[in-house]
Amino acid sequence: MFLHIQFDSETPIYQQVKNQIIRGIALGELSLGESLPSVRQLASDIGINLHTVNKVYNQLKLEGWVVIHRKSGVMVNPDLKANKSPDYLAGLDTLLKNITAEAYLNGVSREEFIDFIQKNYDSYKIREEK
Amino acid sequence: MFLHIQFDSETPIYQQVKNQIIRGIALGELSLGESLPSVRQLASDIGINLHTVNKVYNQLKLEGWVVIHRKSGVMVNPDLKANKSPDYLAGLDTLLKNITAEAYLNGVSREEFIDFIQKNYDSYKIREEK
Amino acid sequence: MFLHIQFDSETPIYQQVKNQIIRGIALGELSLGESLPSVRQLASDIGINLHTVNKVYNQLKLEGWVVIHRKSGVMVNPDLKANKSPDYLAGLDTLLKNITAEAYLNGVSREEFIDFIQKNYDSYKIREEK
Amino acid sequence: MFLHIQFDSETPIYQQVKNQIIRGIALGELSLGESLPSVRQLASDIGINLHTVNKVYNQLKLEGWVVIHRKSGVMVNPDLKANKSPDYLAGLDTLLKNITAEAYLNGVSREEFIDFIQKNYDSYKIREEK
DNA sequence: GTGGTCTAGACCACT
DNA sequence: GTGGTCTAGACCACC
Repeated sequence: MFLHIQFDSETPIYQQVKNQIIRGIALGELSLGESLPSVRQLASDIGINLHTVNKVYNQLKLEGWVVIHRKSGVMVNPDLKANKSPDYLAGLDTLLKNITAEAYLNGVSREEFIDFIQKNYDSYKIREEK
Repeated sequence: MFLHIQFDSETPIYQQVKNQIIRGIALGELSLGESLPSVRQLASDIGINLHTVNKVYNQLKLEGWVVIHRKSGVMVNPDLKANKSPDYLAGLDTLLKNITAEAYLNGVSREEFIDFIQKNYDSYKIREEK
Repeated sequence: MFLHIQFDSETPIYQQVKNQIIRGIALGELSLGESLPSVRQLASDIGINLHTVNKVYNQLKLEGWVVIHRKSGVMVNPDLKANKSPDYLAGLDTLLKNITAEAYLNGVSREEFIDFIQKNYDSYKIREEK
Repeated sequence: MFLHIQFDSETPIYQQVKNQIIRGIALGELSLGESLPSVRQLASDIGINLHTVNKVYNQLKLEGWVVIHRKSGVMVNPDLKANKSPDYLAGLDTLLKNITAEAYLNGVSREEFIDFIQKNYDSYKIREEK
C-alpha cells in the first residue's frame, strides 16, 4: 500500500489514513470498485491499531467513498457521486479563507498559490475501471 | 469586535479565535500596530473563559503575529515578517493536497476552486498605519 | 525522576521543570528519543498540577526539544537541531552582559567565572541512543 | 542617560533599568559616588512611571549599589563592596547551569561562549573618582 | 488596570 | 491511558 503515516504529526492517524485513501482515489491510484485491504491487513501493514482502521473504513463508508460488503470486504465505491452539498462548501469556504489569509501574510504570492492548485488538479484523474 | 464563534463546531474555540484574528490582519480589518482588547475584555465579549483567550494571545505571540507589551497589553505586530519556512510550506503542501483531492472528487471544478482563491487574495491588503 | 523543584523560588515552577529537562538532555541523563513520563505521572511525582506539566511539555514541543506522539506520549526529540538564531544569540548576549557585570562587581574573578563555564561544558554530552 | 528600554521585552522594565545601571557601574560609565538623575527626571527621560523608577532605586539601595540621601538624592555607592555571598553564588550557579546547557544544545561552542565572557570582562573597569 | 501563574475538576478525541 | 480543551477561581507581578 502507498500509505505514509507520521506518528508524530498533529493530525490524528485515522485522519491521515482517510486523507490518503481519498487522495489515492483522486489520483487514480485506487480505481473505482477496487478493493481495499482488510482491516487486519491494513492495520498490521501500517502498524496501527485495529480500532483505528475500523474507524477509518466506517467514516469512509458514511461519507460515501467506499462500500462495505459482508463477504467481499471493503471496496472503493464504484459509483462515486459528487457531493457539493452546502455544508461541504461552507466548510471548504472557511477553511480556505483561513489558509489563504495565513499564506498571504507569510509571503506566499497569489501566483505561487494558484500554481500549486493547478499542479494538483492536473494530477487528478479518476480511474473508472479496474 | 468582529468575531463570530461557533460553539458547536469541531474546531476548538481558541483555534477559531486565532484564525479570525489572523484573517483580520490579512483583510486589513486590524492594522499593524493596532491594539487588541485585553484578555478579560475579549473573553467577556465572546462569552468564553479568560484562559482560552490567554492561550490564543500566547500562541499568536509565539508565532509572531502579535506583540505583548507589559502595560499596554496586546497589539498586532507592527512589523510582521513573512515566514515561508520549509516547515510551513510542507504543512501547507499536504494540507492543500488533501483539500483539493476531496474538492475534485466532490465536483468542485478547477476553475471554481481557483476563482475562489482569487477572490480571497483580492480582499487581502495589510493596513500599515492606524 | 531527577527533578528538584523549589516551590518558594521566584522562578515559576513550569520554568524550573523546563530548565531541568533541557539540562537533563545536555547532560545526557535523558538520551535522544527517550520517553518522558506522562503528564499525569510527572505531575503527581512532583506534586504539582497536571496543567503545569502540560504547559511545560507544550513549550518544549514548540521550541523543538521534545516530540509529542499521539499515543506513546512525549519523548526527547531524537534529532535535535542546533538553533543559533540571531534572536537567540541576541537574548544570550544581553543576558550574559548583565550577569557578568554583576558578577564582576561582586568580586567573582574572570578566572573563577570561566572555570565554572568550563566545568559545565565538560559535563555536557548528548547521548544518542538509548 | 544611556538607558535603552525595550517595552515589548519579557523582562520587566524595572529589571531592565536596574540591569543597565549595574552594568553602567561595571563599565565605568557611572563612577563611584556619581549622582544619578532624580526619580522624576529619569522617569520622564525614559517615559515610564514614577513608581517604576522608585522601585528601581529602592532595590538598588537594598542591594547596596546606591546610597540615597534626603537632600543630595541618589548616588552610586562610593564604597561598593564585593558581595560573594553563598546565596548569590548559588543563584549564579543554577542560572549559569541552565544557560550553558541550552547554549551547548543550541550549538554555541565552549570557545565561543568563553570568548564572549572574556570580551565582557575586558570591558569592565570600576571608575573610582568622579 | 494589565498579563502571568497555579490549582482544580470535567469532558473529549485518539489509540 | 494518553494528551487536548474548556471552565473556574485565586493570587501575584508589573505599571
